[in-house]
Amino acid sequence: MLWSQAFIPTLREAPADAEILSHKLLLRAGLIRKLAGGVYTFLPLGLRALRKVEQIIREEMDRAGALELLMPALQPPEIWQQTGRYETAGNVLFKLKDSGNREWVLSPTAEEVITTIAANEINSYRQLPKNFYQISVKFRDEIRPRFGLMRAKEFIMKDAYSFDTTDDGAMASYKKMYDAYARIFARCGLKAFPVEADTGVIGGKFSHEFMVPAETGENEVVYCEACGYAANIEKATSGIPKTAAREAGAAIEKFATPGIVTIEALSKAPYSVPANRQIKTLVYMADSKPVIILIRGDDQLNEAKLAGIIGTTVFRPATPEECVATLGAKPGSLGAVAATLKGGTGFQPVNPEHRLEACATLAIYADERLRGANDMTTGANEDGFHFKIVSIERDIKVTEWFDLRTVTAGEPCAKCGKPLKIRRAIEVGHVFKLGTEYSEKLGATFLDEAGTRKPAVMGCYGIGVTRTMQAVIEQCNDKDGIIWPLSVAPYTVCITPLGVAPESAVMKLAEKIYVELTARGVDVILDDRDERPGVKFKDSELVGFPIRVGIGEKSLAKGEVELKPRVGALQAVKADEAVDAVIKLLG
RNA sequence: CGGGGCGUAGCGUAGCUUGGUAGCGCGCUUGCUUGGGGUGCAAGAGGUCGUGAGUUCAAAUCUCACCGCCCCGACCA
Repeated sequence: MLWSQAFIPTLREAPADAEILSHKLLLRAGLIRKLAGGVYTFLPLGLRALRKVEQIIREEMDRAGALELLMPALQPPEIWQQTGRYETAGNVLFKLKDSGNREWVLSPTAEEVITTIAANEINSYRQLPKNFYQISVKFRDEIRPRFGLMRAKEFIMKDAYSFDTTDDGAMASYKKMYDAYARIFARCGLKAFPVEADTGVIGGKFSHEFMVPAETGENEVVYCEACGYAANIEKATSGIPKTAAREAGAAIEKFATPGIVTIEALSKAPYSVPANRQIKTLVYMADSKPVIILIRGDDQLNEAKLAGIIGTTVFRPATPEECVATLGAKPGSLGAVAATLKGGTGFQPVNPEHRLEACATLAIYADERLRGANDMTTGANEDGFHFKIVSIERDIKVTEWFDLRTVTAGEPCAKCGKPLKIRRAIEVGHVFKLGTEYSEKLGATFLDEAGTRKPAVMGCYGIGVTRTMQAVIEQCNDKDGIIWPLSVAPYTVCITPLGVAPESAVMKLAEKIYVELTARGVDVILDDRDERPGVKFKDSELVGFPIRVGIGEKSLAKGEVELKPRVGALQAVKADEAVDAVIKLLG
C-alpha cells in the first residue's frame, strides 16, 4: 500500500470527547471515527488491525475443533421468551418493529439461535460433541456507552457454543476453549489472565473471564500473589473470619436512637456500637417484590451476588416509601427481627428454583459472615429505635444464607491466607459452562447409546473482538503513539523514504524494498507522501507500525538504510541486506 | 434514569460575566522557502456560533424548551 493512496486521517490533537488513552489513539491514528455515541466506523487501517485479531481468533478456534457459522443478528423475540431472557436480559436487548408491527430483537448473543439449531439438527450422540462459533456484529442497548470501543452499542464479538453428551465432555470442551483463549490473547500480544467470574444472568455452573490489567478497566479483580487465586470482585470470596460470638444478655432490648439513620452515626457516642456489631438491613425490589438482605454493618452488599441468587438483574433498592410498606419504617431504622415483621415469624424454606418468587412472601437473605452472630444491634422497624443484644439465629428467621458481601483489599485469601489485592482490568473474554438449562428449554436433546433422550450439556464462550483490539492499544503505547504487536499491526513495516522525487536513488530503493517485502508476504506500507521527515516519523510512530525502514540520502551515501523497530534502537544495515534484515526482525 | 459539564470551521479552542459586523493555533488551498524529527514566510478558502422559540433597535452572548456529546452514579450474556 502506498500511503498517498491510503486513507489514514491522523490527528495531531484528539477530539475532546475521547477520555482514555486508547480511545484517543484510535481516533488520532485514524483507525476509527464516531458516528454516534457507542457507534463507530472502522476506517481502513482500523479494519486491518481488527481483521488480524479476528484471524487469530479464527485460527485458534479452528485449531480447537470449533466450526464457524454465521447466525442472524435480527431475531424473533419468541425464542428469547422461551428461555426467559426476554425479561431477564430485557434491559440490554435492542427491540424494534418492522413495517407489519412485528417485533424483533437485535442479538447481543446467540444461545437461543444456536440451541434451536441443535434442537432441530442434532438427534444422536454420534453427532456430538460439537462446538459452533461465529464472529459477528452484536448489539447491546448500553444505557451509557463509553470509552470508544470498550463499551459500545454495536460491537464485534466472537461467540462459541459447545454441545456435549456428558458433563465430563462439557468440561473437556470448556478446557479446550480456556486453553484456546490463553493462546489467542497471547498471540494478540496481550497480557491477559483468567479469573473466576460471576455467571450473571446467562446462568450456568461456573465461568472464567480473561482480564487485561488496566487502570481504565471497568472490572475489579481480586487476586492473591501468593497462591494465584484470582476472581472478579463480583464473584470473589475471602477467608475473612465470621462475626465473633460473645457473652450477651438473655433477650433483645429496644432503645431509642432519635435521628440516627446510618451505621456510622450509631457507631459514635453516645451509642458507640461498632459497625462490625451492627446488622445492616437492606430492602431491594425484584420484580416488584421485596427481598430483605442482611449484612454486617462494616460490609458492602455485592449486587452481582444478589443477582445470581435471585436470578435476575432487574432489581433495585427499595424507595423509602416501599421500605415503610414492607417493614414499617424508613431506611435507617430497618431490621428483620422476627417479632417486628408483619405476618410474624412464619417464613417457609425456599425452593432454590424459585427464589425470586419467594420474595413475594418476604424472603430474608443473610450474609454468611453473620451466621452465629449474637449481641448485635439492628433497626427496630420503628423510626428512631434500634434493638441490641440481637442474636441472629434466635431472633431473626433467616430464609437462606449466602455469600453476599464484597471483598476488600487486604483480606486474607481463602486458599492460602495471604492478603488479597485488588486491581482494575478490562474483560476481553468470558467462558461459561452452561449445563443443560438452555438445551432443556429449547429441546436440544439427543439419543444416547442406550436410546435414552438427554439434553445436550452446553458451554458458551465469548470474546469481545473490538474491545480486544482497543485493549491492545491500551496496553501497548508510549508518548508517541500506538505500539502494535507484530501479530495485529495494520501493516508490519512502514518504508519511509525521506525524499520522494521519482527516479531518485532513495525512492527507487524504497520501491525495490517495498516490492521485495511484499513478495515475501510482509504487510508493508510505503510512505510516498511529499512530507518532511518529521511529519512522516511522527505519523508512523503515532500509528505504531512495528518496523520502520528509513531511507535517506545521508545513509544511502554509505550504502545503508535504517531499520527502526517501534520500540528499540535504530540500526543501520546494508541496502541490499535490508529485506533479509527486516524478515529476520519479524522473526 | 439521577447528578455534573460541554456544544463556536475538519481538530483543539477564545469570545459569553458586562448584547453591538466571530478570533486564534493546527489542518486545508496557492506561491516561495526548507529538506533527517510535526520548517519558515506570504496570500487564501472554510462558520445557519447544536436546533427552535422568546426578550431586544440589535443575541454566539440573556431566557425557555428540545437535541446531541462527555464525565460520575445506577446498569452491564
